[in-house]
Amino acid sequence: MTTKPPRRVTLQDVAKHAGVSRATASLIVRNSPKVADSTREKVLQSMEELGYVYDRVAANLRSQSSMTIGTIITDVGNTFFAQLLLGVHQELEKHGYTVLLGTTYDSLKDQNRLISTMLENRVGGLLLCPVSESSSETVDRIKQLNIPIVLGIRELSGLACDYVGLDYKTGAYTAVTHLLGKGHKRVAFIGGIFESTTWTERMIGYRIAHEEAGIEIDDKLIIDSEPTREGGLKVIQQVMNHDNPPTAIFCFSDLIAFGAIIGLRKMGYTPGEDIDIVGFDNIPEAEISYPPLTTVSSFAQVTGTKAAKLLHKRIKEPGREIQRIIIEPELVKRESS
Amino acid sequence: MTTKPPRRVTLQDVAKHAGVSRATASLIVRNSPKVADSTREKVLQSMEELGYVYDRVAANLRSQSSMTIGTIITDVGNTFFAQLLLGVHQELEKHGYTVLLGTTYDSLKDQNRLISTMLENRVGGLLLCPVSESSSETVDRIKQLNIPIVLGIRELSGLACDYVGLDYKTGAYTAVTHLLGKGHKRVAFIGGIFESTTWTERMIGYRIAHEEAGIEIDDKLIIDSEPTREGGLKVIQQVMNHDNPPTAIFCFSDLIAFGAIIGLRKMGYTPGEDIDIVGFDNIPEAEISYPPLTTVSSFAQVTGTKAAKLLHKRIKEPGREIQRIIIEPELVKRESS
DNA sequence: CTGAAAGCGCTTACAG
DNA sequence: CTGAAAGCGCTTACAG
Repeated sequence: MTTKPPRRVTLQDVAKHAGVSRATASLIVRNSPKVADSTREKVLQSMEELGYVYDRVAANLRSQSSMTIGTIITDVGNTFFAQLLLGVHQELEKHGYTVLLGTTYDSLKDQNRLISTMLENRVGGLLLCPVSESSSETVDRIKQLNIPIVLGIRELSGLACDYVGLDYKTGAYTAVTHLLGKGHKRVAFIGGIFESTTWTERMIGYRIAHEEAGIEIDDKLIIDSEPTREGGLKVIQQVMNHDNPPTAIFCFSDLIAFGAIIGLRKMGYTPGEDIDIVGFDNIPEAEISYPPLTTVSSFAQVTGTKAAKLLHKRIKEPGREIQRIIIEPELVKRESS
Repeated sequence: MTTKPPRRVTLQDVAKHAGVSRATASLIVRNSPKVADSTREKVLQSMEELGYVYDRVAANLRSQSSMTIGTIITDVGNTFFAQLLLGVHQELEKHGYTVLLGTTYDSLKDQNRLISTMLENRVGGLLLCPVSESSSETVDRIKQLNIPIVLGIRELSGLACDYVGLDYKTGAYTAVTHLLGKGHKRVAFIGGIFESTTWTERMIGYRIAHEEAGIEIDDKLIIDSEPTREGGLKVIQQVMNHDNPPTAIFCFSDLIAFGAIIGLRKMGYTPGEDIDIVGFDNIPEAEISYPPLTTVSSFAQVTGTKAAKLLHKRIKEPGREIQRIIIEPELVKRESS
């Protein structure tokens, strides 16, 4: 049944075949310039003939290095994170890293498990989009082991750590100011999770916009939910059943906005005409939705790219100063408001 | 500057601290039942105290095994693949694998490079969605090294290899029959790349549907393109400028359909009223697009799950028969036709 | 359960 | 450039 698989071809085999020492062969796989071209040719030829495959794992073990990067995000099925991952991936590949992927679905337990797995796999660095309930202990563990880490999207308070994220406050401020500027007096803020900093920050922007416009906030127009389309669908119905319903909606994310749009239609409203809406993220779907969604762009892919660049720098230069990169959001006006 | 990082805590250290042999400690990290509970407790306690992190890489090197799986897809930014990856990822995690991610953007060169990287990283198995120009040699290389592989989405002709894909022919047949059944005589087939089997299969379904309905095909209504929204936008304009334009459009994918919808509006048509449209894939965006897209569901996530299951089986039982899993698509009727 | 030894495939350091 | 040796952190096999 099991014809024993042929033994793996080793660098030793290649060296013998090419008539050189193992040390020389090792120099060649590592692209060292200290080898005569003629020797190099001969050895490469032998590798070809024998079907040699470099064993990066063994090499990393010996040299105590690693070219794999752990990337932990919330959900690949969420376009926002898919775009972010895209940015991370493209940037890291440029530098020859390969990425080990993990998804938490915002569960702390999963996050801890994933971090352990990544560490056990000797990642050379970690890119973490922390779950909402993360405490700084999560990351302390990693820092103690001296492995380079950068945080994305969500910052952990009181933690000296590289970070790439968005200016959520300004994003929310811009969105809400846009709605107030259209004459709305009752602007709801729906979706997202109260406890998370990404929600709190938006809330601050929402508040400042109201203060500047001299409009009172009705706390009943602020309802949180799971950060999904289903969450948006549920919460829009709650808020519209208010005695004195809002005339415009600021949504925590585009996903929430899509749920809200579906909900509004169900209730007989025409989103974008009866009720103005603005989303957050500007995921690709926002452009083709009906009505096309006015939203705050959070540049997911760029965020990913910058986070990857930062991690690369941190790996190359562990002693460098902690850096925080805050991306400025932009309002993209379309037809929903 | 560089305070030398503290030496990694090894199993040896743990054993010494707990007063047991290294062999015993090794049994414990591997969850062997052959250890007395009291000993286990003592050792786990020591690990905790010392901050021990299991080195899976070293373990795999010694035991010649691997718990990482390479997954190579075309594009994470494309929701179809993101959904597929989601399925793969969830299933593999269940069995304790971690996934190494690669994206080809349909470039053969990138695919070859990625495969090399995966092999060098000693993956325990490979899940490959081959680029359109793949030849069977690509995969032969992997099979020779005896590493388990399963193909997804696109099958390579003349290759004995596990495969999970869709019945594209039936999918196209169902879609086109739906349009012909609504009385259309001129149904275009736009987008996708001629050379790829995923296109050819759809073409067969398109043809059979026409034959059964007794309607002649006008070859000028068949135009290919890049499989992107931009591709769809370009090609819809070409086909609508025909002397005798189509009254309905069968699109290679939802992405193409979204491009087509935008293009039709630009030209003054009302998609779903003047011109009927059906897409392919049923990505999440299809539901919220305007008009909501009638499309053929290709169950991306399920495909991913099945492919992952198949790979797991292949790894556990290398001698088992080659298996092909063909998923039956379903027409999802919405408002675009 | 222990203890000592060998080995996975590589890199490193060193004398020539 | 070569050659012989040691070591990365683990598992394996074996005698006790």
